[in-house]
Amino acid sequence: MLRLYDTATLKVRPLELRDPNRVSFYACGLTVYDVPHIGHGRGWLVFDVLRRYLVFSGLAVHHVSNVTNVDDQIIKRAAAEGRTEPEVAAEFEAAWWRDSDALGVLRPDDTPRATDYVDKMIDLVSDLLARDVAYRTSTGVYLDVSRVEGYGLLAHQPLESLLAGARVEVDPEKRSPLDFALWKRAKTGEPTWDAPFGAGRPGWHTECVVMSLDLLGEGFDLHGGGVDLIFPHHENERAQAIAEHRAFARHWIHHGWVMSGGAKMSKSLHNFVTVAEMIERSDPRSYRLLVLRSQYRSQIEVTPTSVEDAEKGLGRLDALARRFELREDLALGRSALTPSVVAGEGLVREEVDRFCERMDDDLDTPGALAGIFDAVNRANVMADRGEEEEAAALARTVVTLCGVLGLALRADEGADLDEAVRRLVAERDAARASGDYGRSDAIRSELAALGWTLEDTAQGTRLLRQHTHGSRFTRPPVGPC
RNA sequence: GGCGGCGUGGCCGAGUGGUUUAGGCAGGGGCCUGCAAAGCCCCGUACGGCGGUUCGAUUCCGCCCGCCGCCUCCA
Repeated sequence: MLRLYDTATLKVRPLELRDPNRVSFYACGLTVYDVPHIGHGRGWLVFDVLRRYLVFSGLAVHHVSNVTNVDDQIIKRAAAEGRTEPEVAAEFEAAWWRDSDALGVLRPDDTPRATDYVDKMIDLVSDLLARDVAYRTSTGVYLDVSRVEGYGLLAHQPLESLLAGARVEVDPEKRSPLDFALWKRAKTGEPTWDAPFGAGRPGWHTECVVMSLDLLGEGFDLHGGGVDLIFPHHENERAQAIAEHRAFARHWIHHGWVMSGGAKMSKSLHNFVTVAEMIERSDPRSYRLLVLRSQYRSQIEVTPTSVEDAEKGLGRLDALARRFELREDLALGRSALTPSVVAGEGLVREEVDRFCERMDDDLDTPGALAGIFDAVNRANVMADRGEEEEAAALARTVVTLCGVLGLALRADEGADLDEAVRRLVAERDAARASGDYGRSDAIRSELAALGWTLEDTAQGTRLLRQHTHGSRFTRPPVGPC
Protein backbone atom coordinates (compact mmCIF):
# COMPACT_ATOMS: atom_id res chain seq x y z
CA MET A 1 0.00 0.00 0.00
CA LEU A 2 1.14 3.48 -0.83
CA ARG A 3 2.65 5.48 2.00
CA LEU A 4 2.77 9.23 1.53
CA TYR A 5 4.17 12.13 3.49
CA ASP A 6 1.25 13.96 5.00
CA THR A 7 1.66 17.67 5.50
CA ALA A 8 -0.80 17.66 8.39
CA THR A 9 1.23 15.19 10.47
CA LEU A 10 4.68 15.79 8.94
CA LYS A 11 5.05 12.05 8.63
CA VAL A 12 5.03 9.42 5.96
CA ARG A 13 1.96 7.34 6.63
CA PRO A 14 -0.26 4.93 4.73
CA LEU A 15 -2.81 6.54 2.49
CA GLU A 16 -5.94 5.44 4.30
CA LEU A 17 -8.82 5.52 1.90
CA ARG A 18 -12.43 6.35 2.56
CA ASP A 19 -13.38 3.61 0.13
CA PRO A 20 -10.75 0.89 -0.13
CA ASN A 21 -11.06 0.65 -3.90
CA ARG A 22 -11.28 4.25 -4.87
CA VAL A 23 -9.10 7.30 -4.41
CA SER A 24 -10.61 10.77 -4.36
CA PHE A 25 -7.98 13.35 -5.12
CA TYR A 26 -8.24 17.10 -5.39
CA ALA A 27 -5.28 19.02 -6.77
CA CYS A 28 -5.40 22.78 -6.78
CA GLY A 29 -5.25 23.96 -10.35
CA LEU A 30 -4.19 27.21 -11.88
CA THR A 31 -5.36 30.75 -11.85
CA VAL A 32 -5.63 31.28 -15.56
CA TYR A 33 -4.07 34.68 -16.12
CA ASP A 34 -0.80 33.71 -17.83
CA VAL A 35 0.95 30.83 -19.57
CA PRO A 36 2.10 27.94 -17.38
CA HIS A 37 5.78 27.65 -16.51
CA ILE A 38 7.78 24.54 -15.75
CA GLY A 39 7.04 24.90 -12.06
CA HIS A 40 3.39 24.29 -12.84
CA GLY A 41 4.54 21.54 -15.15
CA ARG A 42 6.33 19.80 -12.35
CA GLY A 43 3.16 19.75 -10.28
CA TRP A 44 1.16 18.23 -13.11
CA LEU A 45 3.82 15.59 -13.69
CA VAL A 46 4.11 14.64 -10.04
CA PHE A 47 0.39 14.22 -9.64
CA ASP A 48 0.11 12.50 -13.00
CA VAL A 49 2.57 9.87 -11.85
CA LEU A 50 0.81 9.53 -8.51
CA ARG A 51 -2.39 8.94 -10.36
CA ARG A 52 -0.96 6.48 -12.86
CA TYR A 53 0.66 4.55 -10.06
CA LEU A 54 -2.58 4.34 -8.10
CA VAL A 55 -4.32 3.00 -11.17
CA PHE A 56 -1.50 0.54 -11.72
CA SER A 57 -2.01 -0.57 -8.12
CA GLY A 58 -5.54 -1.50 -9.04
CA LEU A 59 -7.40 1.50 -7.63
CA ALA A 60 -9.98 3.68 -9.30
CA VAL A 61 -9.03 7.33 -9.12
CA HIS A 62 -11.30 10.33 -9.17
CA HIS A 63 -9.07 13.29 -9.85
CA VAL A 64 -10.41 16.83 -9.66
CA SER A 65 -8.51 19.99 -10.48
CA ASN A 66 -10.08 23.40 -10.39
CA VAL A 67 -9.80 26.32 -12.78
CA THR A 68 -9.67 29.64 -10.99
CA ASN A 69 -11.17 31.93 -13.57
CA VAL A 70 -12.21 34.84 -11.41
CA ASP A 71 -9.39 36.60 -9.66
CA ASP A 72 -7.54 39.91 -9.21
CA GLN A 73 -4.81 39.00 -11.68
CA ILE A 74 -7.27 38.11 -14.39
CA ILE A 75 -9.14 41.33 -13.85
CA LYS A 76 -5.90 43.27 -13.98
CA ARG A 77 -4.76 41.65 -17.18
CA ALA A 78 -8.12 42.05 -18.87
CA ALA A 79 -8.15 45.72 -17.98
CA ALA A 80 -4.61 46.23 -19.21
CA GLU A 81 -5.33 44.55 -22.54
CA GLY A 82 -8.80 45.92 -23.07
CA ARG A 83 -10.35 42.49 -23.05
CA THR A 84 -12.98 40.79 -20.96
CA GLU A 85 -12.13 38.53 -18.07
CA PRO A 86 -13.69 35.49 -19.70
CA GLU A 87 -11.53 36.03 -22.79
CA VAL A 88 -8.37 36.16 -20.75
CA ALA A 89 -9.37 33.14 -18.67
CA ALA A 90 -10.30 31.11 -21.73
CA GLU A 91 -7.00 31.84 -23.43
CA PHE A 92 -4.86 30.67 -20.53
CA GLU A 93 -7.03 27.75 -19.62
CA ALA A 94 -6.51 26.56 -23.19
CA ALA A 95 -2.75 27.04 -22.74
CA TRP A 96 -2.90 24.89 -19.64
CA TRP A 97 -4.49 21.95 -21.43
CA ARG A 98 -2.32 22.36 -24.48
CA ASP A 99 0.85 22.27 -22.39
CA SER A 100 -0.17 19.49 -20.05
CA ASP A 101 -1.28 17.36 -23.00
CA ALA A 102 2.11 17.95 -24.57
CA LEU A 103 3.79 16.71 -21.40
CA GLY A 104 1.72 13.57 -21.56
CA VAL A 105 -0.27 14.44 -18.46
CA LEU A 106 -3.63 12.74 -18.14
CA ARG A 107 -6.44 15.21 -17.80
CA PRO A 108 -8.30 15.32 -14.50
CA ASP A 109 -11.71 13.67 -14.44
CA ASP A 110 -13.31 16.94 -13.46
CA THR A 111 -12.08 20.46 -14.02
CA PRO A 112 -14.65 22.68 -12.33
CA ARG A 113 -14.50 26.40 -13.00
CA ALA A 114 -14.96 28.81 -10.15
CA THR A 115 -17.55 30.85 -12.00
CA ASP A 116 -19.79 27.80 -12.30
CA TYR A 117 -19.85 27.44 -8.53
CA VAL A 118 -20.65 30.93 -7.38
CA ASP A 119 -24.16 30.01 -6.22
CA LYS A 120 -22.81 27.29 -4.01
CA MET A 121 -20.13 29.58 -2.71
CA ILE A 122 -22.80 32.13 -1.80
CA ASP A 123 -24.64 29.40 0.11
CA LEU A 124 -21.49 28.60 2.02
CA VAL A 125 -20.79 32.21 2.91
CA SER A 126 -24.39 32.67 4.03
CA ASP A 127 -24.12 29.67 6.22
CA LEU A 128 -20.83 30.79 7.75
CA LEU A 129 -22.46 34.16 8.52
CA ALA A 130 -25.44 32.37 10.04
CA ARG A 131 -23.12 30.36 12.22
CA ASP A 132 -21.50 33.60 13.30
CA VAL A 133 -17.99 32.47 12.36
CA ALA A 134 -17.90 35.05 9.59
CA TYR A 135 -18.58 38.79 9.66
CA ARG A 136 -19.18 41.63 7.26
CA THR A 137 -17.12 44.76 6.76
CA SER A 138 -17.35 47.53 4.21
CA THR A 139 -15.05 45.55 1.89
CA GLY A 140 -16.63 42.13 2.09
CA VAL A 141 -17.20 39.08 4.25
CA TYR A 142 -14.40 37.57 6.34
CA LEU A 143 -13.91 34.37 8.23
CA ASP A 144 -13.04 34.84 11.88
CA VAL A 145 -10.17 32.37 12.19
CA SER A 146 -10.17 32.57 15.97
CA ARG A 147 -13.46 30.68 15.83
CA VAL A 148 -11.91 27.77 13.99
CA GLU A 149 -10.77 24.83 16.05
CA GLY A 150 -7.15 24.01 15.36
CA TYR A 151 -6.43 26.82 12.93
CA GLY A 152 -2.74 26.50 12.03
CA LEU A 153 -2.77 22.72 11.64
CA LEU A 154 -1.12 22.79 8.24
CA ALA A 155 1.09 25.77 8.95
CA HIS A 156 2.17 23.95 12.13
CA GLN A 157 2.02 27.14 14.03
CA PRO A 158 -0.26 28.38 16.76
CA LEU A 159 -2.38 31.41 16.02
CA GLU A 160 -0.08 33.70 18.02
CA SER A 161 3.05 32.96 16.04
CA LEU A 162 1.19 33.26 12.78
CA LEU A 163 0.10 36.67 13.96
CA ALA A 164 3.63 37.58 15.00
CA GLY A 165 4.96 36.88 11.55
CA ALA A 166 2.01 38.23 9.61
CA ARG A 167 3.01 40.54 6.81
CA VAL A 168 -0.50 41.24 5.67
CA GLU A 169 -1.38 44.87 5.35
CA VAL A 170 -3.49 46.16 8.18
CA ASP A 171 -7.20 46.43 7.59
CA PRO A 172 -8.70 48.19 10.60
CA GLU A 173 -12.08 46.65 9.94
CA LYS A 174 -10.80 43.11 10.22
CA ARG A 175 -10.85 41.54 13.65
CA SER A 176 -7.53 39.86 12.98
CA PRO A 177 -4.99 40.23 10.20
CA LEU A 178 -5.36 36.49 9.60
CA ASP A 179 -9.06 36.69 8.84
CA PHE A 180 -9.50 36.14 5.15
CA ALA A 181 -12.01 37.24 2.54
CA LEU A 182 -14.82 34.85 1.73
CA TRP A 183 -16.45 37.45 -0.43
CA LYS A 184 -15.10 40.65 -1.91
CA ARG A 185 -17.51 43.49 -2.26
CA ALA A 186 -18.22 44.68 -5.78
CA LYS A 187 -16.06 47.35 -7.32
CA THR A 188 -17.02 49.10 -10.49
CA GLY A 189 -15.92 47.40 -13.66
CA GLU A 190 -15.29 44.05 -12.00
CA PRO A 191 -17.26 40.86 -12.45
CA THR A 192 -19.89 40.70 -9.74
CA TRP A 193 -22.64 38.42 -8.56
CA ASP A 194 -25.62 39.34 -6.43
CA ALA A 195 -25.66 37.93 -2.96
CA PRO A 196 -27.78 38.39 0.16
CA PHE A 197 -24.78 39.93 1.89
CA GLY A 198 -24.02 42.34 -0.93
CA ALA A 199 -22.96 42.11 -4.57
CA GLY A 200 -19.39 41.04 -5.17
CA ARG A 201 -17.18 38.10 -6.06
CA PRO A 202 -15.87 35.11 -4.17
CA GLY A 203 -12.54 35.00 -2.37
CA TRP A 204 -10.05 32.48 -3.65
CA HIS A 205 -10.07 30.13 -0.68
CA THR A 206 -13.79 29.55 -0.93
CA GLU A 207 -13.95 27.95 -4.35
CA CYS A 208 -11.80 24.96 -3.52
CA VAL A 209 -13.75 23.96 -0.40
CA VAL A 210 -17.01 24.17 -2.25
CA MET A 211 -15.88 22.33 -5.36
CA SER A 212 -13.88 19.62 -3.62
CA LEU A 213 -16.69 18.75 -1.25
CA ASP A 214 -19.26 18.97 -4.00
CA LEU A 215 -17.45 16.66 -6.41
CA LEU A 216 -15.62 14.35 -4.03
CA GLY A 217 -17.80 14.48 -0.93
CA GLU A 218 -16.94 14.79 2.72
CA GLY A 219 -13.81 13.17 4.00
CA PHE A 220 -12.28 12.78 0.57
CA ASP A 221 -8.87 11.16 0.50
CA LEU A 222 -6.21 13.45 -0.73
CA HIS A 223 -5.73 17.14 -1.31
CA GLY A 224 -2.60 18.61 -2.82
CA GLY A 225 -0.69 21.33 -4.56
CA GLY A 226 2.63 23.11 -4.40
CA VAL A 227 4.19 23.78 -1.01
CA ASP A 228 3.25 27.41 -1.26
CA LEU A 229 -0.39 26.50 -1.03
CA ILE A 230 -0.05 25.01 2.43
CA PHE A 231 -0.51 28.36 4.00
CA PRO A 232 -2.70 30.25 3.72
CA HIS A 233 -4.67 28.62 0.94
CA HIS A 234 -5.12 25.09 2.19
CA GLU A 235 -5.23 26.20 5.80
CA ASN A 236 -8.09 28.49 4.90
CA GLU A 237 -9.96 25.94 2.87
CA ARG A 238 -9.78 23.61 5.79
CA ALA A 239 -10.86 26.37 8.17
CA GLN A 240 -14.08 26.83 6.25
CA ALA A 241 -14.84 23.14 6.22
CA ILE A 242 -14.15 22.87 9.95
CA ALA A 243 -16.36 25.87 10.62
CA GLU A 244 -19.08 24.02 8.74
CA HIS A 245 -18.45 20.85 10.71
CA ARG A 246 -17.76 18.98 7.52
CA ALA A 247 -14.97 16.42 7.25
CA PHE A 248 -12.31 17.64 4.86
CA ALA A 249 -9.24 16.00 3.28
CA ARG A 250 -7.87 12.94 5.05
CA HIS A 251 -4.37 13.41 3.72
CA TRP A 252 -2.36 16.33 2.35
CA ILE A 253 0.35 16.15 -0.29
CA HIS A 254 2.56 19.03 -1.43
CA HIS A 255 5.33 19.06 -3.96
CA GLY A 256 8.49 21.16 -3.91
CA TRP A 257 9.58 24.03 -6.07
CA VAL A 258 11.37 24.30 -9.30
CA MET A 259 14.34 26.53 -8.69
CA SER A 260 16.25 28.63 -11.10
CA GLY A 261 19.60 30.19 -10.37
CA GLY A 262 19.24 29.24 -6.73
CA ALA A 263 15.94 31.01 -6.30
CA LYS A 264 12.35 29.94 -6.52
CA MET A 265 11.06 30.19 -10.05
CA SER A 266 8.44 32.88 -10.14
CA LYS A 267 6.83 35.45 -12.31
CA SER A 268 8.03 38.31 -10.17
CA LEU A 269 11.71 37.29 -10.44
CA HIS A 270 11.45 36.78 -14.22
CA ASN A 271 13.47 33.63 -13.86
CA PHE A 272 10.95 31.23 -15.28
CA VAL A 273 10.88 29.04 -18.35
CA THR A 274 7.47 28.28 -19.76
CA VAL A 275 6.32 24.77 -20.44
CA ALA A 276 5.95 25.70 -24.08
CA GLU A 277 9.58 26.80 -24.24
CA MET A 278 10.75 23.66 -22.53
CA ILE A 279 9.01 21.27 -24.86
CA GLU A 280 10.00 23.24 -27.88
CA ARG A 281 13.65 22.87 -26.95
CA SER A 282 13.69 19.25 -25.96
CA ASP A 283 11.66 16.09 -26.10
CA PRO A 284 8.76 16.64 -23.66
CA ARG A 285 9.56 13.30 -22.08
CA SER A 286 12.95 14.64 -20.99
CA TYR A 287 11.33 17.08 -18.62
CA ARG A 288 9.24 14.30 -17.16
CA LEU A 289 12.35 12.21 -16.62
CA LEU A 290 14.15 15.16 -15.12
CA VAL A 291 11.30 15.75 -12.69
CA LEU A 292 11.08 12.10 -11.71
CA ARG A 293 14.77 11.86 -11.02
CA SER A 294 14.14 13.83 -7.85
CA GLN A 295 11.78 13.05 -5.04
CA TYR A 296 8.64 15.14 -5.41
CA ARG A 297 9.09 16.99 -2.14
CA SER A 298 12.58 18.24 -2.82
CA GLN A 299 13.40 21.40 -4.66
CA ILE A 300 14.83 20.88 -8.08
CA GLU A 301 17.11 23.08 -10.06
CA VAL A 302 16.44 23.08 -13.77
CA THR A 303 19.41 24.01 -15.92
CA PRO A 304 20.43 23.38 -19.52
CA THR A 305 22.75 20.69 -18.19
CA SER A 306 20.08 18.89 -16.20
CA VAL A 307 17.82 18.90 -19.23
CA GLU A 308 20.56 17.46 -21.42
CA ASP A 309 21.29 14.89 -18.78
CA ALA A 310 17.70 13.76 -18.86
CA GLU A 311 17.70 13.65 -22.64
CA LYS A 312 20.64 11.29 -22.62
CA GLY A 313 19.00 9.04 -20.10
CA LEU A 314 15.86 8.97 -22.17
CA GLY A 315 17.96 8.03 -25.18
CA ARG A 316 19.18 5.00 -23.29
CA LEU A 317 15.64 3.89 -22.56
CA ASP A 318 14.52 4.41 -26.14
CA ALA A 319 17.56 2.48 -27.32
CA LEU A 320 16.39 -0.51 -25.34
CA ALA A 321 12.96 -0.37 -26.92
CA ARG A 322 14.69 -0.14 -30.30
CA ARG A 323 17.03 -3.04 -29.66
CA PHE A 324 14.15 -5.32 -28.69
CA GLU A 325 11.78 -3.85 -31.27
CA LEU A 326 9.02 -3.49 -28.73
CA ARG A 327 6.61 -1.47 -30.80
CA GLU A 328 3.51 -3.34 -29.81
CA ASP A 329 4.44 -3.38 -26.16
CA LEU A 330 4.92 0.33 -26.36
CA ALA A 331 1.44 0.84 -27.63
CA LEU A 332 0.14 -1.32 -24.83
CA GLY A 333 2.22 0.41 -22.22
CA ARG A 334 0.46 3.64 -22.87
CA SER A 335 -3.07 2.51 -22.25
CA ALA A 336 -3.12 -0.76 -20.37
CA LEU A 337 -1.33 0.07 -17.20
CA THR A 338 -2.81 -2.65 -15.16
CA PRO A 339 -1.09 -5.73 -14.03
CA SER A 340 -0.72 -8.06 -16.94
CA VAL A 341 2.91 -7.78 -16.06
CA VAL A 342 2.23 -8.15 -12.41
CA ALA A 343 1.07 -11.66 -13.06
CA GLY A 344 4.53 -12.45 -14.38
CA GLU A 345 7.04 -14.59 -12.63
CA GLY A 346 10.73 -14.76 -11.96
CA LEU A 347 12.71 -11.80 -13.18
CA VAL A 348 9.69 -9.84 -14.24
CA ARG A 349 7.98 -10.34 -10.94
CA GLU A 350 11.07 -9.25 -9.04
CA GLU A 351 11.38 -6.18 -11.17
CA VAL A 352 7.79 -5.14 -10.64
CA ASP A 353 7.96 -5.83 -6.92
CA ARG A 354 11.05 -3.74 -6.58
CA PHE A 355 9.43 -0.93 -8.49
CA CYS A 356 6.30 -1.03 -6.34
CA GLU A 357 8.25 -1.19 -3.13
CA ARG A 358 10.00 2.01 -4.04
CA MET A 359 6.93 3.78 -5.32
CA ASP A 360 5.01 2.79 -2.20
CA ASP A 361 7.65 4.57 -0.16
CA ASP A 362 6.35 8.10 -0.65
CA LEU A 363 6.70 7.91 -4.43
CA ASP A 364 10.42 7.26 -4.55
CA THR A 365 10.65 7.84 -8.27
CA PRO A 366 14.45 8.26 -8.21
CA GLY A 367 14.69 4.82 -6.66
CA ALA A 368 12.19 3.37 -9.08
CA LEU A 369 14.16 4.82 -11.98
CA ALA A 370 17.41 3.43 -10.60
CA GLY A 371 15.77 0.01 -10.68
CA ILE A 372 14.59 0.57 -14.22
CA PHE A 373 18.02 1.62 -15.46
CA ASP A 374 19.53 -1.32 -13.72
CA ALA A 375 17.07 -3.59 -15.53
CA VAL A 376 18.04 -1.94 -18.80
CA ASN A 377 21.61 -2.94 -18.18
CA ARG A 378 20.71 -6.50 -17.26
CA ALA A 379 18.45 -6.92 -20.26
CA ASN A 380 21.27 -5.80 -22.53
CA VAL A 381 23.74 -8.13 -20.85
CA MET A 382 21.39 -11.07 -21.20
CA ALA A 383 20.77 -10.29 -24.83
CA ASP A 384 24.53 -10.05 -25.43
CA ARG A 385 24.83 -13.50 -23.94
CA GLY A 386 22.13 -14.79 -26.22
CA GLU A 387 19.47 -15.26 -23.54
CA GLU A 388 16.94 -13.72 -25.86
CA GLU A 389 13.70 -14.71 -24.22
CA GLU A 390 14.55 -13.61 -20.71
CA ALA A 391 16.13 -10.45 -22.01
CA ALA A 392 13.05 -9.57 -23.98
CA ALA A 393 10.77 -10.22 -21.00
CA LEU A 394 12.85 -7.88 -18.90
CA ALA A 395 12.88 -5.26 -21.62
CA ARG A 396 9.12 -5.45 -21.86
CA THR A 397 8.90 -4.92 -18.14
CA VAL A 398 11.02 -1.82 -18.48
CA VAL A 399 8.66 -0.49 -21.10
CA THR A 400 5.64 -1.19 -18.93
CA LEU A 401 7.10 0.38 -15.82
CA CYS A 402 8.12 3.42 -17.81
CA GLY A 403 4.51 3.53 -18.92
CA VAL A 404 3.41 3.65 -15.29
CA LEU A 405 5.62 6.69 -14.93
CA GLY A 406 4.02 8.16 -18.02
CA LEU A 407 7.19 7.72 -20.09
CA ALA A 408 6.17 6.34 -23.44
CA LEU A 409 9.30 4.87 -24.95
CA ARG A 410 9.87 4.84 -28.68
CA ALA A 411 11.21 2.00 -30.73
CA ASP A 412 11.59 4.00 -33.91
CA GLU A 413 10.23 6.78 -36.00
CA GLY A 414 8.94 4.67 -38.81
CA ALA A 415 5.81 6.69 -39.18
CA ASP A 416 7.47 9.91 -40.19
CA LEU A 417 9.91 8.39 -42.65
CA ASP A 418 9.45 10.12 -45.94
CA GLU A 419 10.31 8.66 -49.32
CA ALA A 420 13.56 10.57 -49.66
CA VAL A 421 14.86 9.22 -46.38
CA ARG A 422 13.87 5.69 -47.26
CA ARG A 423 15.70 5.97 -50.54
CA LEU A 424 18.86 7.29 -48.91
CA VAL A 425 18.86 4.42 -46.45
CA ALA A 426 18.41 1.87 -49.23
CA GLU A 427 21.15 3.50 -51.24
CA ARG A 428 23.49 3.45 -48.30
CA ASP A 429 22.73 -0.20 -47.58
CA ALA A 430 23.63 -0.99 -51.17
CA ALA A 431 26.84 1.02 -50.96
CA ARG A 432 27.87 -0.79 -47.80
CA ALA A 433 27.09 -4.16 -49.29
CA SER A 434 29.39 -3.39 -52.18
CA GLY A 435 32.09 -2.06 -49.88
CA ASP A 436 31.77 1.55 -51.02
CA TYR A 437 32.28 3.03 -47.58
CA GLY A 438 33.05 6.49 -48.85
CA ARG A 439 29.61 6.73 -50.39
CA SER A 440 28.03 5.07 -47.38
CA ASP A 441 29.53 7.56 -44.93
CA ALA A 442 28.56 10.47 -47.12
CA ILE A 443 24.96 9.35 -47.00
CA ARG A 444 25.15 8.94 -43.26
CA SER A 445 26.26 12.57 -42.95
CA GLU A 446 23.45 13.61 -45.21
CA LEU A 447 20.91 11.83 -43.03
CA ALA A 448 22.47 13.27 -39.91
CA ALA A 449 21.93 16.72 -41.35
CA LEU A 450 18.28 15.79 -41.74
CA GLY A 451 18.17 14.84 -38.06
CA TRP A 452 18.57 11.09 -38.31
CA THR A 453 21.08 8.84 -36.62
CA LEU A 454 21.75 5.41 -38.03
CA GLU A 455 22.36 2.13 -36.32
CA ASP A 456 23.70 -0.76 -38.36
CA THR A 457 22.53 -3.95 -36.70
CA ALA A 458 22.30 -7.61 -37.57
CA GLN A 459 18.59 -7.04 -38.11
CA GLY A 460 19.17 -4.26 -40.59
CA THR A 461 19.54 -0.52 -40.50
CA ARG A 462 17.68 1.34 -37.80
CA LEU A 463 16.88 5.00 -37.83
CA LEU A 464 16.76 7.18 -34.81
CA ARG A 465 15.29 10.64 -34.76
CA GLN A 466 17.53 13.10 -32.96
CA HIS A 467 15.58 14.59 -30.09
CA THR A 468 18.54 15.86 -28.22
CA HIS A 469 18.87 19.53 -28.59
CA GLY A 470 19.63 20.43 -25.03
CA SER A 471 22.26 22.74 -26.38
CA ARG A 472 19.50 24.81 -27.83
CA PHE A 473 18.28 25.39 -24.32
CA THR A 474 20.42 28.43 -24.49
CA ARG A 475 18.67 31.16 -22.62
CA PRO A 476 19.95 30.79 -19.10
CA PRO A 477 16.89 30.43 -16.90
CA VAL A 478 18.44 32.87 -14.53
CA GLY A 479 18.04 36.51 -13.74
CA PRO A 480 15.85 39.13 -15.35
CA CYS A 481 15.28 38.64 -19.04
C1' G B 1 11.00 36.26 15.38
C1' G B 2 8.14 31.36 14.41
C1' C B 3 7.89 26.88 11.41
C1' G B 4 9.69 23.29 7.70
C1' G B 5 13.68 21.36 4.83
C1' C B 6 18.61 20.75 2.85
C1' G B 7 24.32 20.24 2.70
C1' U B 8 26.78 12.87 -0.45
C1' G B 9 32.35 11.40 -5.31
C1' G B 10 33.30 16.39 -11.73
C1' C B 11 27.69 17.30 -12.07
C1' C B 12 22.63 15.41 -10.81
C1' G B 13 20.61 12.27 -7.18
C1' A B 14 19.18 7.80 -3.70
C1' G B 15 20.43 5.30 0.68
C1' U B 16 22.37 3.02 5.08
C1' G B 17 24.99 2.23 12.20
C1' G B 18 29.77 -2.06 10.32
C1' U B 19 30.78 -7.28 5.12
C1' U B 20 30.08 -5.63 -2.05
C1' U B 21 27.24 -1.93 -4.35
C1' A B 22 22.14 2.99 -5.50
C1' G B 23 21.17 4.93 -10.40
C1' G B 24 21.95 8.66 -14.35
C1' C B 25 25.25 12.07 -16.87
C1' A B 26 30.24 13.45 -17.84
C1' G B 27 35.53 11.54 -18.03
C1' G B 28 39.60 7.61 -18.87
C1' G B 29 40.83 2.58 -20.74
C1' G B 30 39.20 -1.79 -23.39
C1' C B 31 35.74 -5.18 -26.37
C1' C B 32 32.36 -5.09 -30.51
C1' U B 33 31.87 -2.35 -35.43
C1' G B 34 34.58 -1.35 -42.35
C1' C B 35 34.05 3.33 -39.52
C1' A B 36 30.16 4.78 -36.47
C1' A B 37 25.78 4.23 -33.44
C1' A B 38 23.86 1.08 -29.81
C1' G B 39 25.61 -2.39 -26.29
C1' C B 40 29.13 -4.70 -22.86
C1' C B 41 33.51 -4.77 -19.40
C1' C B 42 37.03 -2.13 -16.18
C1' C B 43 38.45 2.58 -13.51
C1' G B 44 36.78 7.32 -9.16
C1' U B 45 36.17 5.18 -3.13
C1' A B 46 32.10 10.55 -1.53
C1' C B 47 29.17 11.69 2.54
C1' G B 48 29.64 20.56 5.37
C1' G B 49 32.59 21.50 10.37
C1' C B 50 33.41 20.34 15.64
C1' G B 51 32.19 17.39 19.64
C1' G B 52 29.34 13.20 21.86
C1' U B 53 26.97 8.12 22.11
C1' U B 54 29.04 3.37 20.22
C1' C B 55 33.55 -1.95 19.68
C1' G B 56 32.29 0.93 15.10
C1' A B 57 28.81 6.79 12.22
C1' U B 58 28.09 9.42 6.22
C1' U B 59 23.91 7.12 8.81
C1' C B 60 21.95 8.49 16.08
C1' C B 61 22.48 13.05 19.54
C1' G B 62 24.29 18.18 20.43
C1' C B 63 26.44 22.56 18.74
C1' C B 64 28.34 25.44 14.70
C1' C B 65 28.68 27.02 9.58
C1' G B 66 26.30 27.45 4.89
C1' C B 67 21.92 27.17 1.70
C1' C B 68 16.59 27.11 0.58
C1' G B 69 11.41 27.64 1.48
C1' C B 70 6.81 29.21 4.13
C1' C B 71 4.61 32.90 7.58
C1' U B 72 1.84 38.13 1.33
C1' C B 73 -0.59 36.71 -4.63
C1' C B 74 2.04 32.11 -6.04
C1' A B 75 2.69 25.27 -8.44
